[in-house]
Amino acid sequence: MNQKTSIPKGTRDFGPVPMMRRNYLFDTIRSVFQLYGYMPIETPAMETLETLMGKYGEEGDKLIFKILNSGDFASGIKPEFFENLLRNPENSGQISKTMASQISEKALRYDLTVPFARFVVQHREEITFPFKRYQIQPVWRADRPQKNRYREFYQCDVDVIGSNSLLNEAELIKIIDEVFIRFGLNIVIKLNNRKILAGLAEVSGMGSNLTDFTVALDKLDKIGMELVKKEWSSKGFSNDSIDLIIPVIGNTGSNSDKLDRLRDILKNSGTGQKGLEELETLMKIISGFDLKCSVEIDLTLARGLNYYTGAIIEVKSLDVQMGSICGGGRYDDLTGIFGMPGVSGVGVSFGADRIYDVLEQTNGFTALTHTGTQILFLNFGPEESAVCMPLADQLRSAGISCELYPDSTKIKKQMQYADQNKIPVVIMIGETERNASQASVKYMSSGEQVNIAFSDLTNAIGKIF
RNA sequence: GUGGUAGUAGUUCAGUCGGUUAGAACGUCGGAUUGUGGUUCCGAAGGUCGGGGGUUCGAAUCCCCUCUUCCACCCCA
Repeated sequence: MNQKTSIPKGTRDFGPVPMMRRNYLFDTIRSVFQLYGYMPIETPAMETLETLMGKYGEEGDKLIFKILNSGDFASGIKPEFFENLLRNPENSGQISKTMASQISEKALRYDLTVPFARFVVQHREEITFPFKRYQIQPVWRADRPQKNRYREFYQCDVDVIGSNSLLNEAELIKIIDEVFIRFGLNIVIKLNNRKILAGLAEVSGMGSNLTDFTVALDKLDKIGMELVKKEWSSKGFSNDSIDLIIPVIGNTGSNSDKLDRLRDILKNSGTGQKGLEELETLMKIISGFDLKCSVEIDLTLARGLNYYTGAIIEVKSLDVQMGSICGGGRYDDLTGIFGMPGVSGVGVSFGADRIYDVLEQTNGFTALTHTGTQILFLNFGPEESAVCMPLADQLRSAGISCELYPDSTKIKKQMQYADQNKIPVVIMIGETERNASQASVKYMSSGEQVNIAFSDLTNAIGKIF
Protein backbone atom coordinates (compact mmCIF):
# COMPACT_ATOMS: atom_id res chain seq x y z
CA MET A 1 0.00 0.00 0.00
CA ASN A 2 2.57 2.51 1.14
CA GLN A 3 5.08 2.90 -1.58
CA LYS A 4 8.59 2.76 -0.28
CA THR A 5 10.05 6.20 -0.77
CA SER A 6 13.63 7.33 -0.78
CA ILE A 7 15.93 9.97 -2.17
CA PRO A 8 19.13 9.35 -4.11
CA LYS A 9 22.28 8.53 -2.24
CA GLY A 10 24.02 11.51 -0.74
CA THR A 11 21.08 13.91 -1.06
CA ARG A 12 18.97 15.35 1.74
CA ASP A 13 15.55 16.71 2.54
CA PHE A 14 15.43 19.82 4.73
CA GLY A 15 12.48 20.24 7.07
CA PRO A 16 11.17 23.60 8.31
CA VAL A 17 13.63 24.01 11.19
CA PRO A 18 16.78 23.20 9.20
CA MET A 19 15.51 25.40 6.39
CA MET A 20 15.00 28.38 8.67
CA ARG A 21 18.55 27.89 9.87
CA ARG A 22 19.93 27.48 6.39
CA ASN A 23 18.14 30.61 5.22
CA TYR A 24 19.62 32.52 8.13
CA LEU A 25 23.03 31.19 7.19
CA PHE A 26 22.72 32.13 3.53
CA ASP A 27 21.15 35.50 4.33
CA THR A 28 24.00 36.38 6.66
CA ILE A 29 26.66 35.44 4.15
CA ARG A 30 24.81 37.19 1.34
CA SER A 31 24.39 40.43 3.26
CA VAL A 32 28.14 40.60 3.99
CA PHE A 33 28.95 39.98 0.33
CA GLN A 34 26.64 42.80 -0.67
CA LEU A 35 28.08 45.06 1.97
CA TYR A 36 31.39 44.83 0.11
CA GLY A 37 29.84 45.53 -3.26
CA TYR A 38 29.67 42.05 -4.75
CA MET A 39 26.82 41.40 -7.16
CA PRO A 40 24.81 38.18 -7.39
CA ILE A 41 24.80 35.91 -10.41
CA GLU A 42 23.34 32.48 -11.04
CA THR A 43 24.25 29.93 -13.65
CA PRO A 44 22.22 26.89 -14.76
CA ALA A 45 22.33 23.64 -12.82
CA MET A 46 23.65 21.98 -15.94
CA GLU A 47 26.47 22.97 -18.23
CA THR A 48 27.53 21.44 -21.50
CA LEU A 49 29.74 18.46 -20.94
CA GLU A 50 32.68 20.06 -22.71
CA THR A 51 32.55 23.09 -20.41
CA LEU A 52 33.13 20.84 -17.41
CA MET A 53 35.25 17.96 -18.67
CA GLY A 54 38.97 18.18 -18.15
CA LYS A 55 38.77 21.06 -15.70
CA TYR A 56 39.08 19.04 -12.51
CA GLY A 57 41.67 16.48 -13.46
CA GLU A 58 41.14 12.81 -14.17
CA GLU A 59 39.55 12.13 -10.81
CA GLY A 60 37.22 15.07 -11.12
CA ASP A 61 35.90 13.97 -14.50
CA LYS A 62 34.71 10.73 -12.95
CA LEU A 63 32.83 12.62 -10.26
CA ILE A 64 30.79 14.71 -12.70
CA PHE A 65 27.11 13.73 -12.91
CA LYS A 66 26.35 13.34 -16.58
CA ILE A 67 22.88 13.79 -17.96
CA LEU A 68 21.64 11.25 -20.45
CA ASN A 69 20.52 12.72 -23.76
CA SER A 70 16.78 12.93 -24.20
CA GLY A 71 15.01 10.67 -26.64
CA ASP A 72 16.63 7.76 -28.40
CA PHE A 73 20.10 8.22 -26.97
CA ALA A 74 21.14 4.70 -27.94
CA SER A 75 20.99 5.59 -31.62
CA GLY A 76 23.99 7.86 -31.10
CA ILE A 77 26.26 5.00 -30.09
CA LYS A 78 28.43 3.71 -32.85
CA PRO A 79 28.30 -0.07 -33.43
CA GLU A 80 32.03 -0.46 -32.94
CA PHE A 81 31.62 0.35 -29.26
CA PHE A 82 29.54 -2.76 -28.73
CA GLU A 83 31.96 -4.87 -30.76
CA ASN A 84 34.87 -3.39 -28.89
CA LEU A 85 33.19 -4.05 -25.58
CA LEU A 86 32.48 -7.68 -26.45
CA ARG A 87 36.03 -8.20 -27.61
CA ASN A 88 37.71 -6.41 -24.67
CA PRO A 89 35.41 -6.56 -21.64
CA GLU A 90 38.33 -5.70 -19.37
CA ASN A 91 38.54 -2.37 -21.18
CA SER A 92 34.99 -1.36 -20.27
CA GLY A 93 36.16 1.61 -18.18
CA GLN A 94 37.84 3.26 -21.11
CA ILE A 95 35.02 2.39 -23.47
CA SER A 96 32.39 3.83 -21.11
CA LYS A 97 34.33 7.04 -20.95
CA THR A 98 34.39 7.47 -24.70
CA MET A 99 30.80 6.36 -25.05
CA ALA A 100 29.68 8.89 -22.44
CA SER A 101 30.37 11.75 -24.80
CA GLN A 102 28.03 10.17 -27.38
CA ILE A 103 25.04 9.62 -25.14
CA SER A 104 25.45 12.67 -22.92
CA GLU A 105 26.09 16.26 -23.85
CA LYS A 106 25.35 18.01 -20.57
CA ALA A 107 26.20 17.53 -16.93
CA LEU A 108 25.42 18.96 -13.51
CA ARG A 109 27.83 21.61 -12.36
CA TYR A 110 30.65 20.34 -10.17
CA ASP A 111 31.57 23.66 -8.59
CA LEU A 112 30.78 27.33 -9.10
CA THR A 113 34.20 28.47 -10.25
CA VAL A 114 34.32 26.87 -13.68
CA PRO A 115 30.76 27.97 -14.58
CA PHE A 116 31.79 31.44 -13.40
CA ALA A 117 34.79 31.39 -15.70
CA ARG A 118 32.52 30.34 -18.55
CA PHE A 119 30.11 33.14 -17.60
CA VAL A 120 32.86 35.74 -17.65
CA VAL A 121 34.14 34.66 -21.06
CA GLN A 122 30.69 34.42 -22.56
CA HIS A 123 29.58 37.81 -21.25
CA ARG A 124 32.88 39.66 -21.42
CA GLU A 125 31.39 42.37 -23.60
CA GLU A 126 28.76 43.18 -20.99
CA ILE A 127 30.99 42.96 -17.93
CA THR A 128 32.92 45.87 -16.49
CA PHE A 129 36.18 44.72 -14.92
CA PRO A 130 37.13 44.24 -12.17
CA PHE A 131 34.02 42.15 -11.79
CA LYS A 132 32.95 41.35 -8.27
CA ARG A 133 30.36 38.62 -8.03
CA TYR A 134 28.93 36.19 -5.54
CA GLN A 135 27.00 33.02 -6.23
CA ILE A 136 25.15 30.80 -3.79
CA GLN A 137 23.94 27.63 -5.48
CA PRO A 138 24.10 23.86 -5.12
CA VAL A 139 26.72 21.75 -6.84
CA TRP A 140 26.77 18.00 -7.46
CA ARG A 141 29.49 15.42 -7.18
CA ALA A 142 29.19 11.69 -7.83
CA ASP A 143 31.51 11.04 -4.91
CA ARG A 144 30.81 8.33 -2.40
CA PRO A 145 29.06 10.10 0.45
CA GLN A 146 30.31 10.00 4.02
CA LYS A 147 30.26 12.13 7.12
CA ASN A 148 29.70 15.79 6.19
CA ARG A 149 30.09 14.93 2.53
CA TYR A 150 27.14 14.85 0.23
CA ARG A 151 26.45 14.44 -3.46
CA GLU A 152 24.45 17.64 -3.49
CA PHE A 153 25.64 20.58 -1.45
CA TYR A 154 25.73 24.34 -1.52
CA GLN A 155 28.69 26.54 -2.19
CA CYS A 156 28.79 30.26 -1.42
CA ASP A 157 31.41 31.68 -3.73
CA VAL A 158 32.64 35.23 -3.74
CA ASP A 159 35.22 36.27 -6.36
CA VAL A 160 36.72 39.30 -7.97
CA ILE A 161 38.03 38.79 -11.45
CA GLY A 162 40.11 41.13 -13.60
CA SER A 163 42.29 42.68 -10.93
CA ASN A 164 45.78 41.74 -9.80
CA SER A 165 45.75 43.89 -6.70
CA LEU A 166 46.44 42.22 -3.39
CA LEU A 167 43.82 44.52 -1.93
CA ASN A 168 41.34 41.96 -3.21
CA GLU A 169 42.89 39.22 -1.12
CA ALA A 170 42.85 41.56 1.84
CA GLU A 171 39.20 42.38 1.26
CA LEU A 172 38.29 38.71 1.19
CA ILE A 173 40.00 38.28 4.54
CA LYS A 174 37.94 41.14 5.85
CA ILE A 175 34.78 39.50 4.52
CA ILE A 176 35.66 36.19 6.14
CA ASP A 177 36.25 37.95 9.44
CA GLU A 178 32.94 39.79 9.20
CA VAL A 179 30.92 36.71 8.28
CA PHE A 180 32.20 34.72 11.22
CA ILE A 181 31.79 37.63 13.61
CA ARG A 182 28.13 37.67 12.62
CA PHE A 183 27.91 33.95 13.27
CA GLY A 184 29.65 34.37 16.61
CA LEU A 185 32.28 31.80 15.69
CA ASN A 186 35.96 31.81 16.54
CA ILE A 187 38.18 31.07 13.58
CA VAL A 188 41.72 31.27 12.34
CA ILE A 189 42.51 32.24 8.77
CA LYS A 190 45.45 30.35 7.34
CA LEU A 191 47.43 31.83 4.49
CA ASN A 192 49.96 30.51 2.06
CA ASN A 193 51.05 31.22 -1.46
CA ARG A 194 51.34 28.78 -4.28
CA LYS A 195 54.45 30.52 -5.63
CA ILE A 196 56.18 29.92 -2.30
CA LEU A 197 55.34 26.25 -2.55
CA ALA A 198 56.67 26.23 -6.11
CA GLY A 199 59.81 27.95 -4.87
CA LEU A 200 60.29 25.41 -2.10
CA ALA A 201 59.85 22.58 -4.55
CA GLU A 202 62.28 24.28 -6.90
CA VAL A 203 65.11 24.84 -4.42
CA SER A 204 64.80 21.30 -3.13
CA GLY A 205 64.91 19.84 -6.62
CA MET A 206 61.28 18.76 -6.65
CA GLY A 207 60.16 21.56 -8.90
CA SER A 208 59.18 19.31 -11.76
CA ASN A 209 56.47 17.67 -9.73
CA LEU A 210 54.70 20.39 -7.83
CA THR A 211 51.42 18.48 -7.63
CA ASP A 212 52.83 15.45 -5.86
CA PHE A 213 54.84 17.75 -3.66
CA THR A 214 51.81 19.71 -2.50
CA VAL A 215 49.36 16.84 -2.29
CA ALA A 216 51.57 15.14 0.27
CA LEU A 217 52.42 18.36 2.05
CA ASP A 218 48.76 19.20 2.48
CA LYS A 219 48.31 16.09 4.59
CA LEU A 220 50.98 17.04 7.11
CA ASP A 221 48.40 18.03 9.70
CA LYS A 222 46.63 14.75 9.36
CA ILE A 223 49.29 12.10 8.90
CA GLY A 224 52.42 13.67 10.38
CA MET A 225 55.86 14.52 9.05
CA GLU A 226 57.13 10.95 8.84
CA LEU A 227 54.37 9.81 6.52
CA VAL A 228 54.72 12.91 4.39
CA LYS A 229 58.40 12.16 3.96
CA LYS A 230 57.52 8.61 3.08
CA GLU A 231 55.03 9.75 0.46
CA TRP A 232 57.57 12.13 -1.03
CA SER A 233 60.15 9.36 -1.16
CA SER A 234 57.70 7.09 -2.92
CA LYS A 235 57.15 9.82 -5.50
CA GLY A 236 60.86 9.89 -6.19
CA PHE A 237 62.04 12.87 -4.18
CA SER A 238 65.50 12.52 -2.68
CA ASN A 239 66.08 12.45 1.07
CA ASP A 240 68.54 15.31 0.82
CA SER A 241 66.05 17.62 -0.72
CA ILE A 242 63.39 16.57 1.75
CA ASP A 243 65.67 17.30 4.69
CA LEU A 244 66.47 20.71 3.24
CA ILE A 245 62.95 22.03 3.43
CA ILE A 246 61.59 20.19 6.47
CA PRO A 247 62.86 22.77 8.95
CA VAL A 248 61.26 25.60 6.97
CA ILE A 249 57.77 24.29 6.56
CA GLY A 250 57.33 23.27 10.16
CA ASN A 251 54.61 25.38 11.70
CA THR A 252 56.72 26.74 14.53
CA GLY A 253 57.29 30.33 15.47
CA SER A 254 55.48 33.53 14.62
CA ASN A 255 54.44 34.70 11.17
CA SER A 256 57.54 36.86 10.92
CA ASP A 257 59.77 33.92 11.95
CA LYS A 258 58.28 31.96 9.08
CA LEU A 259 58.81 34.81 6.64
CA ASP A 260 62.44 35.13 7.80
CA ARG A 261 63.11 31.45 7.21
CA LEU A 262 61.52 31.71 3.77
CA ARG A 263 63.59 34.74 2.81
CA ASP A 264 66.68 32.69 3.47
CA ILE A 265 65.77 29.49 1.68
CA LEU A 266 64.04 31.10 -1.28
CA LYS A 267 66.82 33.55 -2.17
CA ASN A 268 67.69 31.55 -5.29
CA SER A 269 64.18 31.07 -6.56
CA GLY A 270 62.59 33.83 -8.58
CA THR A 271 59.11 32.35 -8.27
CA GLY A 272 59.56 31.79 -4.55
CA GLN A 273 60.66 35.36 -4.00
CA LYS A 274 57.68 36.66 -5.90
CA GLY A 275 55.37 34.60 -3.71
CA LEU A 276 57.14 35.72 -0.58
CA GLU A 277 56.77 39.31 -1.66
CA GLU A 278 53.05 38.82 -2.24
CA LEU A 279 52.57 37.22 1.13
CA GLU A 280 54.53 39.95 2.90
CA THR A 281 52.56 42.66 1.18
CA LEU A 282 49.28 41.00 2.05
CA MET A 283 50.32 40.61 5.69
CA LYS A 284 51.24 44.26 5.75
CA ILE A 285 47.88 45.36 4.38
CA ILE A 286 45.86 43.32 6.82
CA SER A 287 48.01 44.41 9.75
CA GLY A 288 46.24 47.72 9.31
CA PHE A 289 42.85 46.03 9.65
CA ASP A 290 40.96 45.61 12.87
CA LEU A 291 40.36 41.89 12.56
CA LYS A 292 38.78 39.82 15.30
CA CYS A 293 40.18 36.55 14.04
CA SER A 294 43.85 35.66 13.90
CA VAL A 295 45.72 35.23 10.64
CA GLU A 296 48.39 32.62 10.49
CA ILE A 297 50.89 31.72 7.80
CA ASP A 298 50.71 27.98 7.22
CA LEU A 299 53.27 26.74 4.75
CA THR A 300 51.73 23.29 4.64
CA LEU A 301 48.53 24.72 3.27
CA ALA A 302 48.30 23.51 -0.31
CA ARG A 303 44.66 22.79 -1.14
CA GLY A 304 43.95 20.31 -3.83
CA LEU A 305 42.90 22.59 -6.62
CA ASN A 306 45.70 22.98 -9.04
CA TYR A 307 44.51 26.17 -10.64
CA TYR A 308 45.58 28.33 -7.72
CA THR A 309 48.62 30.38 -8.63
CA GLY A 310 49.03 32.90 -5.80
CA ALA A 311 47.46 33.32 -2.41
CA ILE A 312 45.88 30.29 -0.77
CA ILE A 313 43.31 30.94 1.95
CA GLU A 314 41.71 28.52 4.34
CA VAL A 315 39.56 28.98 7.43
CA LYS A 316 39.41 26.64 10.39
CA SER A 317 36.96 26.69 13.25
CA LEU A 318 38.46 27.07 16.70
CA ASP A 319 35.24 25.98 18.40
CA VAL A 320 34.82 22.61 16.76
CA GLN A 321 37.27 20.09 15.38
CA MET A 322 36.51 19.99 11.67
CA GLY A 323 38.07 20.31 8.25
CA SER A 324 38.18 23.72 6.65
CA ILE A 325 34.89 25.65 6.63
CA CYS A 326 35.93 28.16 3.99
CA GLY A 327 38.73 28.32 1.49
CA GLY A 328 39.98 29.78 -1.73
CA GLY A 329 42.79 31.54 -3.45
CA ARG A 330 44.04 33.33 -6.51
CA TYR A 331 43.98 31.81 -9.97
CA ASP A 332 45.76 33.68 -12.71
CA ASP A 333 44.38 32.16 -15.84
CA LEU A 334 41.11 30.44 -15.20
CA THR A 335 39.38 31.92 -18.21
CA GLY A 336 42.29 30.90 -20.42
CA ILE A 337 40.76 27.46 -20.91
CA PHE A 338 37.80 29.20 -22.54
CA GLY A 339 39.97 31.30 -24.79
CA MET A 340 40.30 34.46 -22.73
CA PRO A 341 43.83 34.44 -21.31
CA GLY A 342 45.48 36.73 -18.84
CA VAL A 343 42.55 37.50 -16.58
CA SER A 344 43.41 37.01 -12.93
CA GLY A 345 40.87 36.33 -10.23
CA VAL A 346 40.75 35.63 -6.56
CA GLY A 347 37.93 34.24 -4.51
CA VAL A 348 36.83 32.15 -1.58
CA SER A 349 34.05 29.67 -1.05
CA PHE A 350 32.11 29.25 2.18
CA GLY A 351 31.16 25.66 2.99
CA ALA A 352 27.56 26.16 4.03
CA ASP A 353 26.95 22.63 5.24
CA ARG A 354 30.01 22.58 7.43
CA ILE A 355 29.31 26.00 8.89
CA TYR A 356 25.81 24.72 9.62
CA ASP A 357 27.27 21.81 11.56
CA VAL A 358 29.61 24.09 13.51
CA LEU A 359 26.76 26.43 14.41
CA GLU A 360 24.67 23.48 15.51
CA GLN A 361 27.43 22.15 17.76
CA THR A 362 28.10 25.55 19.28
CA ASN A 363 24.39 26.31 19.76
CA GLY A 364 24.83 29.16 17.32
CA PHE A 365 21.22 28.88 16.20
CA THR A 366 19.63 29.55 19.59
CA ALA A 367 19.50 33.28 18.90
CA LEU A 368 17.35 32.50 15.91
CA THR A 369 13.87 33.54 16.96
CA HIS A 370 10.81 31.67 15.91
CA THR A 371 9.68 33.32 12.71
CA GLY A 372 6.61 31.21 12.04
CA THR A 373 3.04 32.07 12.91
CA GLN A 374 2.72 34.27 15.96
CA ILE A 375 -1.02 34.06 16.38
CA LEU A 376 -3.48 31.29 15.68
CA PHE A 377 -7.21 31.98 15.41
CA LEU A 378 -9.15 28.89 16.40
CA ASN A 379 -11.92 27.87 14.10
CA PHE A 380 -15.34 27.57 15.77
CA GLY A 381 -17.33 27.39 12.56
CA PRO A 382 -18.18 29.46 9.49
CA GLU A 383 -19.82 32.39 11.28
CA GLU A 384 -16.99 32.77 13.77
CA SER A 385 -14.27 32.44 11.12
CA ALA A 386 -15.96 35.19 9.17
CA VAL A 387 -15.36 37.42 12.18
CA CYS A 388 -11.77 36.22 12.55
CA MET A 389 -10.63 36.90 9.03
CA PRO A 390 -10.81 40.69 9.04
CA LEU A 391 -9.20 40.73 12.48
CA ALA A 392 -6.39 38.56 11.15
CA ASP A 393 -5.93 40.97 8.26
CA GLN A 394 -5.64 43.88 10.68
CA LEU A 395 -2.91 42.04 12.56
CA ARG A 396 -1.06 41.20 9.35
CA SER A 397 -1.16 44.85 8.35
CA ALA A 398 0.56 45.55 11.64
CA GLY A 399 3.27 43.08 10.66
CA ILE A 400 2.09 40.24 12.90
CA SER A 401 1.95 36.87 11.18
CA CYS A 402 -1.19 34.97 11.95
CA GLU A 403 -3.37 32.23 10.59
CA LEU A 404 -6.83 30.83 10.97
CA TYR A 405 -7.14 27.10 11.60
CA PRO A 406 -8.73 25.78 8.42
CA ASP A 407 -11.13 23.21 9.87
CA SER A 408 -13.63 23.64 12.66
CA THR A 409 -12.54 20.49 14.43
CA LYS A 410 -12.22 19.86 18.13
CA ILE A 411 -10.65 22.67 20.09
CA LYS A 412 -8.25 20.21 21.65
CA LYS A 413 -6.84 19.34 18.27
CA GLN A 414 -6.52 23.00 17.32
CA MET A 415 -4.74 23.75 20.57
CA GLN A 416 -2.36 20.88 19.91
CA TYR A 417 -1.60 22.35 16.53
CA ALA A 418 -0.67 25.65 18.19
CA ASP A 419 1.41 23.88 20.80
CA GLN A 420 3.38 21.75 18.38
CA ASN A 421 4.02 24.58 15.97
CA LYS A 422 5.18 26.73 18.88
CA ILE A 423 2.63 29.42 18.16
CA PRO A 424 2.82 31.67 21.22
CA VAL A 425 -0.67 33.16 21.19
CA VAL A 426 -4.06 31.64 20.46
CA ILE A 427 -7.17 33.74 19.86
CA MET A 428 -10.55 32.14 20.48
CA ILE A 429 -13.67 33.67 19.06
CA GLY A 430 -16.65 31.41 19.59
CA GLU A 431 -20.29 32.26 19.83
CA THR A 432 -19.93 33.99 23.21
CA GLU A 433 -17.00 36.13 22.10
CA ARG A 434 -18.66 36.98 18.85
CA ASN A 435 -21.74 38.26 20.61
CA ALA A 436 -19.66 40.28 23.07
CA SER A 437 -17.24 41.56 20.36
CA GLN A 438 -14.41 40.37 22.57
CA ALA A 439 -11.66 37.89 21.79
CA SER A 440 -10.31 35.38 24.30
CA VAL A 441 -6.56 35.68 23.98
CA LYS A 442 -4.53 32.83 25.40
CA TYR A 443 -0.76 32.91 25.97
CA MET A 444 0.47 29.41 25.45
CA SER A 445 3.58 29.56 27.59
CA SER A 446 1.79 30.64 30.76
CA GLY A 447 -1.69 29.41 29.97
CA GLU A 448 -2.98 32.82 30.97
CA GLN A 449 -6.12 34.00 29.18
CA VAL A 450 -7.55 37.50 28.83
CA ASN A 451 -10.49 39.11 27.05
CA ILE A 452 -9.74 41.91 24.62
CA ALA A 453 -12.29 43.92 22.69
CA PHE A 454 -12.07 43.45 18.91
CA SER A 455 -11.37 47.16 18.51
CA ASP A 456 -8.33 46.99 20.81
CA LEU A 457 -6.97 43.74 19.48
CA THR A 458 -4.29 44.93 17.06
CA ASN A 459 -3.09 47.54 19.48
CA ALA A 460 -2.91 45.14 22.43
CA ILE A 461 -1.27 42.33 20.47
CA GLY A 462 1.15 44.73 18.85
CA LYS A 463 2.55 45.51 22.28
CA ILE A 464 3.52 41.89 22.88
CA PHE A 465 5.62 41.37 19.77
C1' G B 1 37.30 3.45 -7.21
C1' U B 2 39.34 0.42 -2.41
C1' G B 3 38.40 -1.54 2.58
C1' G B 4 35.25 -2.26 6.84
C1' U B 5 30.19 -1.83 9.27
C1' A B 6 25.21 -2.40 9.38
C1' G B 7 20.03 -3.09 7.28
C1' U B 8 13.52 -5.69 11.63
C1' A B 9 6.90 -0.55 12.32
C1' G B 10 7.30 6.60 10.66
C1' U B 11 11.95 6.76 14.32
C1' U B 12 15.37 4.29 17.87
C1' C B 13 16.07 -0.58 18.80
C1' A B 14 14.88 -5.99 21.17
C1' G B 15 14.18 -10.74 18.96
C1' U B 16 17.98 -16.63 22.92
C1' C B 17 20.55 -22.66 19.86
C1' G B 18 16.98 -22.18 13.34
C1' G B 19 10.96 -23.60 16.09
C1' U B 20 3.93 -21.65 17.00
C1' U B 21 0.72 -15.56 15.64
C1' A B 22 8.00 -10.92 14.97
C1' G B 23 7.93 -7.33 20.16
C1' A B 24 8.98 -2.59 23.07
C1' A B 25 9.62 2.55 23.53
C1' C B 26 8.83 7.06 21.17
C1' G B 27 5.85 9.16 17.32
C1' U B 28 0.95 9.07 14.60
C1' C B 29 -4.39 8.52 14.90
C1' G B 30 -8.85 7.79 18.04
C1' G B 31 -11.14 7.91 22.98
C1' A B 32 -11.43 9.41 28.42
C1' U B 33 -12.52 15.50 28.01
C1' U B 34 -19.02 17.87 22.29
C1' G B 35 -14.81 25.49 24.24
C1' U B 36 -8.80 24.83 26.03
C1' G B 37 -2.32 22.46 24.49
C1' G B 38 1.99 20.35 27.39
C1' U B 39 0.92 15.70 32.13
C1' U B 40 -1.92 11.11 32.78
C1' C B 41 -4.90 6.73 31.43
C1' C B 42 -7.21 3.51 27.61
C1' G B 43 -7.39 1.86 22.59
C1' A B 44 -6.10 1.42 17.35
C1' A B 45 -3.47 1.59 12.93
C1' G B 46 1.19 0.71 11.15
C1' G B 47 5.98 -5.04 8.97
C1' U B 48 7.03 -8.39 1.48
C1' C B 49 12.25 -8.62 8.82
C1' G B 50 16.30 -4.19 2.29
C1' G B 51 15.70 -7.42 -2.43
C1' G B 52 16.70 -12.17 -4.95
C1' G B 53 18.31 -17.11 -4.66
C1' G B 54 19.93 -21.40 -1.66
C1' U B 55 20.16 -24.99 2.79
C1' U B 56 16.09 -27.02 5.95
C1' C B 57 10.21 -30.36 7.87
C1' G B 58 10.73 -25.13 9.35
C1' A B 59 14.75 -18.99 8.17
C1' A B 60 14.36 -12.25 10.80
C1' U B 61 18.16 -16.00 12.46
C1' C B 62 22.67 -20.13 8.45
C1' C B 63 25.07 -19.69 3.17
C1' C B 64 25.65 -17.02 -1.71
C1' C B 65 24.53 -12.80 -4.80
C1' U B 66 22.71 -7.90 -5.05
C1' C B 67 21.05 -3.11 -3.35
C1' U B 68 21.31 0.54 0.35
C1' U B 69 23.34 2.98 4.89
C1' C B 70 27.19 4.57 7.91
C1' C B 71 32.60 4.81 8.64
C1' A B 72 37.64 5.07 6.75
C1' C B 73 40.90 5.65 2.33
C1' C B 74 41.55 8.25 -2.51
C1' C B 75 39.86 12.99 -3.31
C1' C B 76 37.35 17.04 -1.67
C1' A B 77 33.45 21.52 0.47
